[in-house]
Amino acid sequence: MNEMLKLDNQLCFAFYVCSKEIIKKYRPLLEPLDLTYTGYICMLALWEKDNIPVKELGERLYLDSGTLTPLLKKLELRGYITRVRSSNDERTVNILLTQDGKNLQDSAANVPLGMMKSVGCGIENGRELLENLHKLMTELSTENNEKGE
Amino acid sequence: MNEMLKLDNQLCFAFYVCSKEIIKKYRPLLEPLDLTYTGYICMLALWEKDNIPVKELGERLYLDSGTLTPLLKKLELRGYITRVRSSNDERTVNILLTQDGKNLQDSAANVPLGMMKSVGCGIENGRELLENLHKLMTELSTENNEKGE
DNA sequence: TATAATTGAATTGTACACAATTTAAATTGA
DNA sequence: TCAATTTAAATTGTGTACAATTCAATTATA
Repeated sequence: MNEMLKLDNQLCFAFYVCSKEIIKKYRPLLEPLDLTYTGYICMLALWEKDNIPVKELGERLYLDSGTLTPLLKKLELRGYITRVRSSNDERTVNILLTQDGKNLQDSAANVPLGMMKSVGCGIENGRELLENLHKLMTELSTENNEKGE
Repeated sequence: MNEMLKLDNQLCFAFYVCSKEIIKKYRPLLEPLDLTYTGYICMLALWEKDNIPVKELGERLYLDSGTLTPLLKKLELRGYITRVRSSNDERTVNILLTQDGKNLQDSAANVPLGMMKSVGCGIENGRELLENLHKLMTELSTENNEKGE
C-alpha cells in the first residue's frame, strides 16, 4: 500500500477535519448572538474595520461575492449591517455596521473565552501554531498567483 | 479593541482558511480522476479498507449519512463503488470498490506528489504538524462526547 | 413475545463555498 | 470621444456539510 495515499498521512485531511470540528464547537456559542460561523468571522472583520467594499471584506475573509452577497443580505436583514452602494463608484457596495451591529461586539466577547474552555485544552502551543498557520495561509494564496490573478 | 476578537488571533479562522485553500489546490489534480475532494478522501479510505458499512466510513471521514449518501450514490454512478445492502442486517449498506475503483488507485498515486510540488514548500515540518493535528482532531471529537453521544 | 428503545440510512431543510457567467459601471486607449 | 477592456457585485449551478427528522430493521426488556 502506497504510504502517500494513506488517509492518516494526508495533511489536507487533518486540516479539513480540524477546521470542521472547531467550527462545529462554535455553534452553541454563536446561537445566542443569532450568528452562523461565517456571519461571526464577517462581524469580526467589520468590528476591526467597517465602511469597506464587499471586495475588501472578501479579501480579508478569503471569500468571494458568491458567498458574501447572500450572507451580507442576511446580516442586513438581521439588522447588524447596512449595504450602501457607493456614490463615487456605483459598482462597489460598502458595508456599514449598524448600532446593533456595533453593540453586538460586547456580547461576542465571551465567545473566544467559551472556545478556549471547550477547545483550548487541546491546543499545545497556540501562539506558535497560529504563526505557522498564517505563514501557510499567505503562501497558499500567493504562490501560484504571483503574476496572474 | 479586544485582542481576543481580532480576526488574526483566531485559530479557527486560520484553520478554516488553510483547509479551504488546500482543498482548492486539489481541484486540478483530481479533475482527471473525475473526483471531487470529498470523493477523493472517500476513495482514500476505501482503498485502505472497503466492504464496510456507511457508518464506519463516516466515522473514518468524520462525515454523516446526510453527506455520504448522496456522495456515495454519485461514486456508484461513476462506477467506482457499489452500494450493497447487507443481508445480515438489512439496515446497513456496505460499500464495495469496483474493479475500476481499485484501478483508480494507480492513477491517484501522482496526486500527493502534485500537492507536494504545489504546497509542500509552504510546510515547514510536515511530520510534526501532522502529529499535532491528529492529536487535536481526536481531542476535538471526543472531549465533549465522552459519556454522551 | 409483544412492545419499547435503539440503530443505520435516507431524507429534508438550511447554510455555506466557489467556478462560471452576467450586468452595469468605470477606465483605457486608439 | 467612443468602442474595447476591466472591474465589482450579483446571479446561476453544482457540491458539500450537518442538524433534525423519518423509516425500517434490530435489539432489549417488561
